Amino acid sequence: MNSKINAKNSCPIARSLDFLGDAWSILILRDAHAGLTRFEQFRKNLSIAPTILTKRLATLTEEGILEKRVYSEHPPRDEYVLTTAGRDFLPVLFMIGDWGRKYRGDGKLVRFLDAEAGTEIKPVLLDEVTGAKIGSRPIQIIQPDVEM
Amino acid sequence: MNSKINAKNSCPIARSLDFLGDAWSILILRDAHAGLTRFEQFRKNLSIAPTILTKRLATLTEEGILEKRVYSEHPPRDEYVLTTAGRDFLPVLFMIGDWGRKYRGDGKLVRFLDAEAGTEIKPVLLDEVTGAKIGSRPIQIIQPDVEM
DNA sequence: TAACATACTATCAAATTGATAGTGACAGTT
DNA sequence: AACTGTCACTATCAATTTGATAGTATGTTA
Repeated sequence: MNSKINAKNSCPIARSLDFLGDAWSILILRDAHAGLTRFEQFRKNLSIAPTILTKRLATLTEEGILEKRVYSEHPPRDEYVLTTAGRDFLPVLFMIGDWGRKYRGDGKLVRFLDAEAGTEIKPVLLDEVTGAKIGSRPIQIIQPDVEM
Repeated sequence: MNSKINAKNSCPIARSLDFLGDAWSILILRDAHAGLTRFEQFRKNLSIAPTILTKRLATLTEEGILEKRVYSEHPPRDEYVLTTAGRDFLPVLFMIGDWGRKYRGDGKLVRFLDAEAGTEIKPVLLDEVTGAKIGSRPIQIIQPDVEM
């Protein structure tokens, strides 16, 4: 899909897709949350072509999800760290992972534990207002103007 | 990214990306959750080329997220409805939307209300075990074997 | 001086995308 | 019977994107 095409859409999902609609970007964000920061770390871990990695890192940086930071002046070396927006992407990753565990979960999978409690994390998405699980009650969609 | 390449990855996020790593697929799922079922509905609402729509619907159907159903024998007409796996994708859409609302939320946006309570839905992702918000406590990642 | 490390860029074939036009099966209208 | 319309697509093909491979720039270490 043409990038930046969703930026003015009234749907918040569509707006996120300008960078999200790409598998590499999501995997880069996953790795960034796992602590990777450097070009070579991402490249090796993902087996991604450097041309593609360069482009994805640039987009994620422009979009304010990663931040380029110099970690060595001599030799000149940069790394990529998550911004607040990037860190706030974690719940999306968890939901994607949760879906994958349920419906693509054959074989051995990585597990995510609460480091303090030592228990496996079981994500549940609630509506803070009603306290109900999202999906358990009917939803009403309200358009800002008249168009869908 | 080459499709089906993540199917055997030990990461549940990577596994989901075989169909998720594409903006059109996510928008189709969004529309399916909003009640759209027919080829022409998706095509018009998304302004997507029919060639692409055909391919995306086929993939989502193969992946078990949508189901093709005949809704008219004469004339022969098919529609696409969400499977259980497709319906369970709703929390992912909500998290993506929530992120978009926070970080791409300039201007008028669609709103999602709890139809019974009439209140705007505020999604929160909790760990069911500890009750803590996901992202508020350190996470431990455990690999099934040795590889990352 | 040679090897190594890191973060890339250049090149280019192959695959994918997506715009446009058309098709097949039928229904309804004149 | 002949048109017009609807719907779910397929055919074609130019343009864009992907991604594999090789190379570069800037340094450090042996």
